[in-house]
Amino acid sequence: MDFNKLSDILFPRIEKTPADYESMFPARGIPGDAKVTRLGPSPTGFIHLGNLYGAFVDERLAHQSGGVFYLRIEDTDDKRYVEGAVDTIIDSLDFFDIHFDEGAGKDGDTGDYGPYYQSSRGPLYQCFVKELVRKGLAYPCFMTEEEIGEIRTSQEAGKETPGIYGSYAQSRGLTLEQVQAALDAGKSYVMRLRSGGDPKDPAEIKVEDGIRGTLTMPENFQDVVILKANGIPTYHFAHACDDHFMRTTHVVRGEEWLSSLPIHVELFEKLGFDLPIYCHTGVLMKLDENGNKRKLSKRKDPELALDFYKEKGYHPQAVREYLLTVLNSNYEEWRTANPDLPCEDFPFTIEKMSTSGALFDLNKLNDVSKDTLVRIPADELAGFLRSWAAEYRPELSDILSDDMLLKILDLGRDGKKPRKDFICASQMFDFI
RNA sequence: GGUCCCAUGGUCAAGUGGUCAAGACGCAGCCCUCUCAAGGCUGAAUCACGAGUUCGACUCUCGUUGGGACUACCA
Repeated sequence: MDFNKLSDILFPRIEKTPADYESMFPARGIPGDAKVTRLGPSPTGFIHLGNLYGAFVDERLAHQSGGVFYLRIEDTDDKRYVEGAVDTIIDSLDFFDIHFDEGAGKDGDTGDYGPYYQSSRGPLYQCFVKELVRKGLAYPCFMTEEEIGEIRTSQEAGKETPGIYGSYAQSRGLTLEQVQAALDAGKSYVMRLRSGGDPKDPAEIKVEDGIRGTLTMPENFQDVVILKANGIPTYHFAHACDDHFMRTTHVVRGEEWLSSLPIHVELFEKLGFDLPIYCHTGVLMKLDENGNKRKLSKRKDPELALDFYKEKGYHPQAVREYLLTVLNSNYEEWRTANPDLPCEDFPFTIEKMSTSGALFDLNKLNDVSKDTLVRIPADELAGFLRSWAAEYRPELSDILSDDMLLKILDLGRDGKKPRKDFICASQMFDFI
């Protein structure tokens, strides 16, 4: 098989070489210990507490080290796009005082490592798929959905690992002529990785996780899809290319990604990229009706939506403080010792992060909130209340004068033992 | 089913072979107080289970159980 020829047949329009991209996106000119992190939401417009949790880690890691925190929109699934989602994401995080240094923005991209929408990075992805094909590490797969489905059912019946690998990867051995014929016939196809893993006896791989330490897993042996039939890359492939060329140093993501880590390891290796440092966080949990922990779900748990806190009128700073107590167990101790320092001064470390899913605790949030609000000057708080009321209780905002608001807020706040009545704006106004 | 992750009170957790097993939230009681919110004091409550290693295991190893994630041309 002439892989060079195959790659030209498949990607005739790709002119750039990997080396071109390497020089287009050189290493960032930042100090050696500075961290580059990113938030990579899919543009569904739904941003939840888990996103904020992760974003907070990213933001702290980058800004604490003098690095860069950027926003990349992972819109490789065209079915999911929701209009205006990017603005929502930026605004929501902005409300909680999390700001991006570069990446997708409300008025277009900023930064030298773009474009920051995966949907605009097609040529780059294709260049690297082409390169893999040239090296015999990727191939077009013409199997139909039905064929794959049949293989799966037979695999399940035979208690084998489902998937396309080894001898099940029927398109692996296609000749150039067969590929050409299938192409001429207008058959739809995906691009698959030709995995080097051994399905019968997968080798053990070890990855150092920033939070969890050494992870041991079996190597990948699946010929995973890297380019879908529509030419758009899968998350796995886009992740490898993007985080390499955007020079991400730390990839913070939820533990649900743990099981696809072997795929990423093989992809980075085959592409010749250095692996970033992965930081797999625990997932926020909740106690269900039966007393079991379960992942917060956006349908059943209103407190998962960021808007929940906004509507309730929790001060963003309170939510930040709460998240920090969940994020780093030694934060509360630090806060007690340094009641007046901004929380940015806290030396956040990934090593101190919990590996198991933390349970969301509204009681704790309320308590943290009381303490936080007491530290915020009355006039600032009045401004917060006013803008909150304007949005959620317009009928009230006329009744209260600034003067009155200030007086109410100032009640008993002085002295060594300030009053701590207030938790959130809605509660305050209910009271009034 | 397979693979991987996780396991200290109701919750968040400290702890890395020898501790009376921190601390915080919540809960109960008492004190302070005109009332409430705070604050102070006190209390109930935890190492999932079973083997092993060891003079000694919450800590190390192996099993078991339980919970979770993944197992897509979704991220």
